[in-house]
Amino acid sequence: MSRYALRAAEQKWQRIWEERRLFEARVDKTKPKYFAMEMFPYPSGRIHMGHVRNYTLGDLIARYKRAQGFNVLHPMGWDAFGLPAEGAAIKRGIHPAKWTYANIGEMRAQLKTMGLSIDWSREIATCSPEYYKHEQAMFLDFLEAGLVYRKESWVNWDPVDNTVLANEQVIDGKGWRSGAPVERRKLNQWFFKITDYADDLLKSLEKLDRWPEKVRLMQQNWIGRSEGAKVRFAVEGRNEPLVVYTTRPDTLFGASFLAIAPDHPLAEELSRTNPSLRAFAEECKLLGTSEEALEKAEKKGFDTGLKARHPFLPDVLLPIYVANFVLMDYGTGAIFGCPAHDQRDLEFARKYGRPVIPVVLPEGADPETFTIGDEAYTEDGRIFHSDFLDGLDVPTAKKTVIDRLEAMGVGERQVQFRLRDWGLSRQRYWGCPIPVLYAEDGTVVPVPRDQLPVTLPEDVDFSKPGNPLDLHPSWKHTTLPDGRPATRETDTMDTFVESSWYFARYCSPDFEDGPCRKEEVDYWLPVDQYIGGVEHAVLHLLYSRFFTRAMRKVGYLSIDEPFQGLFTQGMINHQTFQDEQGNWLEPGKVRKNDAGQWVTVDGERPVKAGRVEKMSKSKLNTIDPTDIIQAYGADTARLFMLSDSPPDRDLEWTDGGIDGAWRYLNRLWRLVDETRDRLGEPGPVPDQASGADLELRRAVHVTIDGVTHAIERFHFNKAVALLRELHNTIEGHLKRGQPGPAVLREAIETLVRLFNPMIPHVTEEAWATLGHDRLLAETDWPVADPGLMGAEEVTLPIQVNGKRRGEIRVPKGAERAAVEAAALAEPGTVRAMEGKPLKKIIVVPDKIVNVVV
RNA sequence: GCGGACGUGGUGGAAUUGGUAGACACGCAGGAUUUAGGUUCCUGUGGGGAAACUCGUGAGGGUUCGAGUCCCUCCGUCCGCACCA
Repeated sequence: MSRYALRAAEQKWQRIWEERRLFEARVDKTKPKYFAMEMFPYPSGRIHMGHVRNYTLGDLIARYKRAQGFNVLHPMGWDAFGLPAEGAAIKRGIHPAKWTYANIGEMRAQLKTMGLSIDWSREIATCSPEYYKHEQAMFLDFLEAGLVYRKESWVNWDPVDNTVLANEQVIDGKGWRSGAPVERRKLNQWFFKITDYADDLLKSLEKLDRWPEKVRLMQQNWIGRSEGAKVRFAVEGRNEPLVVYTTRPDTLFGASFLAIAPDHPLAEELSRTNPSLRAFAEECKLLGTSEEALEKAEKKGFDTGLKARHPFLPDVLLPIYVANFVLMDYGTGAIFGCPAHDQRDLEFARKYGRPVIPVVLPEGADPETFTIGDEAYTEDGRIFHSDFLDGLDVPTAKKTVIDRLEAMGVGERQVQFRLRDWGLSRQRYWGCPIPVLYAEDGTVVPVPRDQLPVTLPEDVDFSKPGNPLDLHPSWKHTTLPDGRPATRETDTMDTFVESSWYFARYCSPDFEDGPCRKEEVDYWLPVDQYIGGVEHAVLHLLYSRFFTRAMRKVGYLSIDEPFQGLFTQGMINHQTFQDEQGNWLEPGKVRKNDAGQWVTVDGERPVKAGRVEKMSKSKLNTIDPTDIIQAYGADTARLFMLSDSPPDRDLEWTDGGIDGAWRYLNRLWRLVDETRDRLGEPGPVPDQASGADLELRRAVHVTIDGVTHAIERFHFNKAVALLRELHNTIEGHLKRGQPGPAVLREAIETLVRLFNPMIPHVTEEAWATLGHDRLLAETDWPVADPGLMGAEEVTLPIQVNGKRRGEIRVPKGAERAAVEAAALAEPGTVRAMEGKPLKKIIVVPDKIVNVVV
């Protein structure tokens, strides 16, 4: 008996697959294509368990589809720009490029030990000029197409590091690195005009029926379409009206004040001559934008002294406040307050003594006595106290009032989106340079195409705070095509830009004259199956959808959507441990003692076993995949990833689980090894099987069908369970008798073939052992014989009044009358009926019989 | 606050359209092999009961011959969004 020598075998097969260039893809119009893609990793230096899960899932799909005859594209690359590289430069004095490429080298080697069916010839790194030069060219294309613009906007500014921070880098109002309170500043920033596609991005979500409902919903909320109206209020003593946006024009008769944002142009104008208003506005800016701050913040306002005239009630003058809860970047930055039907307005009105006029009457309430307490009434009802709207329901009133506003010329219907344009400027070094120049008068001049790419200078100093590109002595100084002096844009692009189009670059990774070859993207795109973490549900996936539209507009792509199918995997969790002082402990530093208590390995000190949480370096509850692959091999790690937990749910890493997977691989190998001599030669299975052999054949074909369906539905844990069940069945047959060689061969080979996409190395080894010259990776997926899909006889449970009382065995598809007779004759049925008269008998063919008495 | 998902043995989880709840594993218990541990193999394993039976899918109600699955109410856990007018 030979023991399966796993490490050597894994390396051997990986080498053979690579030598035969098995996974290198090329356009072949005679075959159906399948583009399987996982989210590419950030080259941090080491792969983690999340990667192992992600790429195991993707590889299963890729190998399965290949076996089914698809021309599969399964590429890999590196999301290689980003802040950690600059962090390493600051901390350890390594140049970001050097650090990044070293990490890529290490991680590639680690990934290769997983035995993934990846076309490595298409590998891309987004930090390479070969990649980002096309991004710069596209930026210029978008600029020409009106999809990029520059404007002044508010940003989170870290005054110590002298840089803009993304919202997620602001923690409790302070910079994540410097700890300094973040300021709001106005800066000139570049924007992608994603809002041009707001409606399309929203509507097209419906067509993405192979996306998780959850992700579509998150995008829907993010885009945040609302229907309402713009209303122009005449302001006393001013020519310009104040324009407000509202989704509740039906409550216009309940208006008791107007409010504008602290940074509304009107507020800024008034501030110039009103120091106390200016002080109030400054205070609002300091408030910060964190959720917590907003939650606790009181509704505050400042009376401007201005009055606006109600459009329908010429005698009513509404005071105009500057209020801290009104946002400049949503709608028009101005609202009308209807305290009776909006909670914020109610709180504000109570504080400043504004009237609360209910205009929507709840069903069944008395109009004479209905009043508003501490809670605004935001539900449906009948309009009252509202002149021409009285008696209407809310939707009708909205329509009616907007029609009237439009007729009067003081307002119109307006669709509003929460989605804002995508600000792409980052004051950082390690990103794609934005290819524009500024003349001395500030005019924007695109970098001429023949001067692309604009590359990053290599001699940079990271010791000073701020943007290294801006601080560089010479880089930014250049000349315009006409020779006049100019400066370069020193901001680089948000790293989400690179990941917004890499799926297209995978189709033509070596193409020099553009981001992609049309014929290749037209063949491969869209991606048939995209797999990754749900944390990218909104930003990355929405940006990619925008880029697809933008690239289509400028002529690179013909598709509507980049990702036909999306699957979001769950996280990998692990138990956490802490010592008595509350310090986190690594899993390897604790064990269970004889009494079943957790103690430290050295010293037997007590350990507090904490919650099962996402693996994270801060809690020290990580397991390094390379250690696992070293000890158990890639197949074991892959099998563990696929067993037990459904792939979209969180997976708890346990030693027991990895052991179980390891033991099963050996068991599978033993089955092949111990039976190899009694299988006969490879060849077709004779049709005349009977008795136990026929039963085994049926089990095999039922399994083929079940596993195929389970894989199609991403129920990989179910597929593993079905295969282990088949394994148990085969061993049962071996124990009880001697299956015919051809039948046994069919059973074992099928088991091996169906397992191949999950555990490719051991199955490839088994396949060779079973006498095949052709690689299993090149062998077709088994097809179930419909004639062998079910048993000839079925066991029918007999229920009496819905309770199971016995069972009968009948031929499949037996006649109803015969089944009824057999069921009623069954002793258990007779006993349970206790001689009571039969009222009804329900027979579900081949499923169940229910006797009602 | 708004939106969504999920609650099944000691544990992870199965259960096409409403049709034998607990597949497949982990763990545990007993046994065989082994110097021992581990590995491997066999048997058992939702609760109660000696058994016939009976109870059982977060709680309560409903629809149905039949409900983990459908409907209503409630509780709990997790996730996303949030002064968005």
